[in-house]
Amino acid sequence: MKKLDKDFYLRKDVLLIAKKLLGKILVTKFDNVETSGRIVEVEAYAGTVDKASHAWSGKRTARNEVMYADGGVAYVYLCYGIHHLFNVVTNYKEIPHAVLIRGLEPVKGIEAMIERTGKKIFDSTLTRGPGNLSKALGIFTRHSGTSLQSKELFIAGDDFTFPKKQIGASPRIGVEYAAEHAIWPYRFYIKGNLFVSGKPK
DNA sequence: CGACCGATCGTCT
DNA sequence: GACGATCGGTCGA
Repeated sequence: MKKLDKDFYLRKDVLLIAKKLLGKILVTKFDNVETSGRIVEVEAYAGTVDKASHAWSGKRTARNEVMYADGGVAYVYLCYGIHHLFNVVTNYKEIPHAVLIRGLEPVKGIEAMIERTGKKIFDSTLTRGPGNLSKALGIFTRHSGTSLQSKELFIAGDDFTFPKKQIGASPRIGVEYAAEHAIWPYRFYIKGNLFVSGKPK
């Protein structure tokens, strides 16, 4: 297992990066507790030209400023006052692209995840959905801006990859407000995987 | 099943 | 002062 280097994120094609993130392993190591999961669902957000993106039309605020950094850092924000959503910033400085991680298949530290989430048993809801997986891995808004080359929070790859034909594409979830951009097929997921959000098909 | 609804708060208008 | 890139519970068919 090898940490993805900075060049992985420093590329211009956010859709390509989103698809390549499927099968990679998101790792957190906070207070010496390691938790990790294999990525099975992602969504790409294409910056200033994407109405569903926080950076639509070049919008720039204290909250989304980190999206304008060089790729390879975390962008975490609070949604509905409850959920901390974890994104990977991609592309070069001033190009605010990001990939939202929406589903993980747990790999390591399941006990810790159960403790963090307060769940009684291990089932697919533990790391299914962006709010749930952040809670399970202990990711909060204070981690926004953290480099993914750090020891506490990073993404790694091993020799495993999902076969191409197992990857599905669909519109993104919960972005109806984005009008004509809401139908863009920028969501990628592993077909039939239990840790993919939404209804099974 | 599907539809609906309340929780909860930082962020932007 | 309004509103989410959500979740899980409840209610009715």
